[in-house]
Amino acid sequence: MSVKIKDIAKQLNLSVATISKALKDSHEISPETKQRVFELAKKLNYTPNPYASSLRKRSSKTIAVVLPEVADSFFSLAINGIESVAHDKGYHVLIYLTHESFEREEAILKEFQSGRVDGILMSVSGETCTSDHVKEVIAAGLPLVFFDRVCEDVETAKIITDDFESCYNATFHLLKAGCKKIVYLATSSSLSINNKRMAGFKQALSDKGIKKNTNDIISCTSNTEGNYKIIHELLKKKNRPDGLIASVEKLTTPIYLACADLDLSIPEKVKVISFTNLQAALILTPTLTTVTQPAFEMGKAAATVLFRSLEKVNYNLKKEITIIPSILNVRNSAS
Amino acid sequence: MSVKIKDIAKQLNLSVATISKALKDSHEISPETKQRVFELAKKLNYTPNPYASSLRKRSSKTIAVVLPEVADSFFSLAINGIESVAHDKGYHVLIYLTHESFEREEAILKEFQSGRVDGILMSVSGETCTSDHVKEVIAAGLPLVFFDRVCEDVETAKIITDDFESCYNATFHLLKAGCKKIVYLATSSSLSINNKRMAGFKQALSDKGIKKNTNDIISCTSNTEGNYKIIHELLKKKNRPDGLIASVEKLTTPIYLACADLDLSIPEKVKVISFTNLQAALILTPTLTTVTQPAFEMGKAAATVLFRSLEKVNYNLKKEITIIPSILNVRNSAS
DNA sequence: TTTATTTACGAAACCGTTTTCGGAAAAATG
DNA sequence: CATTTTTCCGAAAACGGTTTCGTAAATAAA
Repeated sequence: MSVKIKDIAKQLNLSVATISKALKDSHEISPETKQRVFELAKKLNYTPNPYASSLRKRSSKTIAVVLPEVADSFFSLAINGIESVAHDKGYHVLIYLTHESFEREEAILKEFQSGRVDGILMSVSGETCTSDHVKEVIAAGLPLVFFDRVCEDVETAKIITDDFESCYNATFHLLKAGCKKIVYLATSSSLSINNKRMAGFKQALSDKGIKKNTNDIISCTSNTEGNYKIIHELLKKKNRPDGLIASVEKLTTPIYLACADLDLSIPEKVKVISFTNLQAALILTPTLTTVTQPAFEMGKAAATVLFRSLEKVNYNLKKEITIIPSILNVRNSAS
Repeated sequence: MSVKIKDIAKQLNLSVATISKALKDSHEISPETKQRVFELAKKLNYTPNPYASSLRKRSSKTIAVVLPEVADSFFSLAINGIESVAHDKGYHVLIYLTHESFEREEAILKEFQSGRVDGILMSVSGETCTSDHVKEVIAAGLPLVFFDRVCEDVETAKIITDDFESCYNATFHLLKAGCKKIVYLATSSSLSINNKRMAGFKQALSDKGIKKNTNDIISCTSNTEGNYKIIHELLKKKNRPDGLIASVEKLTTPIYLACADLDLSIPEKVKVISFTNLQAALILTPTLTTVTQPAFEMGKAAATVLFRSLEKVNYNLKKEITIIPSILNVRNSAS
């Protein structure tokens, strides 16, 4: 089938050992034979078998990125960032989707004990409450770096954004704009990002001397229609909120739809800020005030940190937290 | 480090051959020893080394998906579809981005000759004009199925949507809505999808008895700001078009922006239809008439066809074209 | 009882590289 | 010239599974 080292060796009357060394420019091989080997290898279109070399070298030159889903502009951009540095480093990237299922996440991580990958980039699922599965894979010797959605009790590198501050700022912005009753639309309560954003939200309220209301935080699901109903119900009430913070991208559409259906103009009746990276924020009516996360940069940073640990021996990956700030893009939906 | 077959063999006083067979439930092994092997394997948390078995079996249980980019809702959804069936089949998926570069695409495909993957799913880059690189990889014995962006002269399975018809319909819809001068905003002229959409556009015009105008097709780039300028220029002219067809998602934002900046109301002054899967189409003002491609389904179908060829021996992948129709969602931007 | 067949397992080759170790020849050193 | 050091290469042992083939014991058939 494909050409192997042995084939080259035979044609040049050399040993496989010599070919192998020559191909990696070893000093043990004379320039002349290297030249001959290079030429024949090129001529025969030789490509080394990655599995043979992975087996022998006990390293696969591939990393895994495990994500909750990819139908979200954040993760799409993050993948771009990851792939760009992986490609530069000559690594391959395997992608795994948990579909927000903890069970699936567990199974995926368990598989990594086999040595299929040299390192892991991960954003946890919305169902993930415990972290034994990731501690286990780290204990097995695999470097793992979290990005965006992290397990806070796992001691490893994390690339996050300033969730607390950005949501604090968003809330503060709404308050300054005159909102009296703001509702934070939450995602999975087990998610670190959600809780930090929620905390920033609460802090901003209390800093402004606004007393907590049990109704000012509402949990949304992963079901688009369900979310629409929840938001519609919320805005239909007599004491409806005059400000909304969508903690995740997919809540934007139901919010705008519900406001249109209820004839509540944005921002006059309801002011809106969304955590989203959608370019379309610019062309919504009104233009959407967003908190945009540095998705590409976070992916890039996560991969960079991971490769640092893969390249250096004994590089410690513990407790290295990188924070890349999000940006509050003030537009018309919250003025 | 990790536990190997040899470890299990030693503990049970059996040979590695026996363990290997037992683990795959071979009939050569008695039920009792199978039981013992299963139990110990589970207890020791044994996970087979994928590289060892790939090397020996000459199959990797992994496929490659090579894409131009992933910052597009179409490809995000397609990845979801692909991953879902790959996961069901127990396959791993490697992702490669060409960033619309032909050179990169060539290098990526060349690498596959090494046997790293068992099959390939691919959507070609915007720069791809020749197809020798894909013919080569197919000749090397790797099944490859195209989805969405195909090389028409390569004889293999293709999953596409009805680009001609959907653009014909879109154009027809604009004409029925009263457009007199429609401009088709094109992408890479080397792309099959672009040319088919363009052909559908032209056909609709000629079917309606409208004579061709050299100015009714305008090429856009991959640069967002550049596209804005092009569209802005176009709409600033005295004889500006009264209908626009955006052949790719990323043109939507610049169109809406340019219309807003020039104070051209949609759909009164300009009617717009975009090829896009963005959910936000529902909340634009006016709501955007779209041609949505069955992205998830196409990814799923592509993967399914590929696995059919991977599982069966001598399965022929030639000239198998699957067409999954797109949907024209009529909304307010083109009424 | 003898012969044929099945059952259950092990020895060893193999997949294609990498890497260690050893050694002959050449070059450098004393 | 004798000795040491380089230079350049090959044999062979890994890496961790899979698979072929052989065989002793158990069972079935004659």
